[in-house]
Amino acid sequence: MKLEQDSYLPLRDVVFNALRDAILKGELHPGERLMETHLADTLGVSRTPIREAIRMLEKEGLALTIPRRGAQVAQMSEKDLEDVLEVRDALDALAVKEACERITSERLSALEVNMKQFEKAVEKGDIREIADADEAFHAVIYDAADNPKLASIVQNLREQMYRYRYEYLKDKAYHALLIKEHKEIYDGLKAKDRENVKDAMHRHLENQIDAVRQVIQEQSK
Amino acid sequence: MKLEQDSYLPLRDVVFNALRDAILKGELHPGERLMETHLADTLGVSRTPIREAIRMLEKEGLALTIPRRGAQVAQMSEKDLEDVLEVRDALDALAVKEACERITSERLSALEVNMKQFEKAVEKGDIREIADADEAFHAVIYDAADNPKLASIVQNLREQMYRYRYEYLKDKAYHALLIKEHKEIYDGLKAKDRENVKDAMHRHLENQIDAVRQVIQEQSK
DNA sequence: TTGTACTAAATCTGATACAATTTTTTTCAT
DNA sequence: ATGAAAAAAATTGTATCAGATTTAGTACAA
Repeated sequence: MKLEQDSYLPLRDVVFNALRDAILKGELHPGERLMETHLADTLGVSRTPIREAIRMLEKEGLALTIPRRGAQVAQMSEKDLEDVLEVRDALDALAVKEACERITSERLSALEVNMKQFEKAVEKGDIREIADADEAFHAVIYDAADNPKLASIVQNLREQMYRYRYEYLKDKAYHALLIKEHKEIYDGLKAKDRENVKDAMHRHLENQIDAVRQVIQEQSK
Repeated sequence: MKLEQDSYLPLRDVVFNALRDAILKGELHPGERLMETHLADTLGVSRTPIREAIRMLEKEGLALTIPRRGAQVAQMSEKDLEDVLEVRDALDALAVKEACERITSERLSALEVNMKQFEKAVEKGDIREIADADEAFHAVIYDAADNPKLASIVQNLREQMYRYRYEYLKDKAYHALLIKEHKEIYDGLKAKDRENVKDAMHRHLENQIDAVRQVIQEQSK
């Protein structure tokens, strides 16, 4: 017997997911207007769920509404990026510290599997797959930290740069480095060497900064 | 000539602020239902702004909605509290580090003023005023860190415990300790002694944990 | 008493129509 | 061209309606 779990999702959530994906994939560009009636027509729903979805995007930092002028896809300045990365750096350090203490052998195996999948995705050159594998790899670490609040905050911070990260993942020059860094993080976690993992994670993040910064500078031209 | 700034606020924001305040002050209790029609009648607005406000509360972690069953004020377990505090501890450390590097003499003066106001509020014994003064004191530090993203995340984390903190601020036994801790933080920032401030801030947070934990255990009985 | 089936009420969800207000665009006269 | 007036578009908010689901209540049988 199988119960039909969660076959239902409120339209506001469907709309929210659709818009978030569109923003993160870059289909909706920063600054682009999010007009209620237009979105309602496009997505084939009424304005009610659209408006609720926009409020949620707002709180996630993916949209910005100016009263009486409507919502638009959030811009991200270089300063914003640096701010986000600074916070992520601190939270990654925390996550890694906790993960070192708590990670199980099962999770370590999962991490290894994800690491391999990342390498395979890189070989194939499928950007989408690379991005997903990277997400999965890091998700295991956040889960291992056993702090859902931390995980959700970091997830949100990651999402904020997702748009730009996607661009730089296209550049194959970084791929080998990423594989090497994941290996270092994995080895460190396996050895439960807190300081080493923290440093590896920090370098992993640092290396993204310049790359993403370039993307932003390109786009603002 | 004075410009009439922000004389207009969308009703959804008015409702959001009203509900958030009610939750943070404890007027709406954890688990209490947030019924659209009832709130609409009570606040004298239609359901549309209510629903948008509920979506915002949801994303702030102050409300929880179960599809087809409506929203309720978010509960907070002891584990949730510990998770939040763990994250705050890490972000406070970051904020303090940045603040040490960047704080100006003007901000230091502001901090001193806020510290004195806190002491005055304690003398008066006005809980509301004590809470506000505490907020203001810490806000100066987050502002000094010059990272709005960090500030907004920490602000949100603070809000999540606001309800419980309010209860423990009522206990005068802690007042002297709080004043002492604020002094230590202030002195450390003035001396730009990063490690000392970090430790002081950490102790400041640690001391809240047990107190707030007690409140939660009381409430869950 | 206990458990099940049915019914009714309450509520959420979503759509639609409408009005008021503000912003944006267009038009037109200078 | 410039600027003011008019028109159009869009946001915001209200009100109302219908459908679906949960919850509560009731009746009934074991």
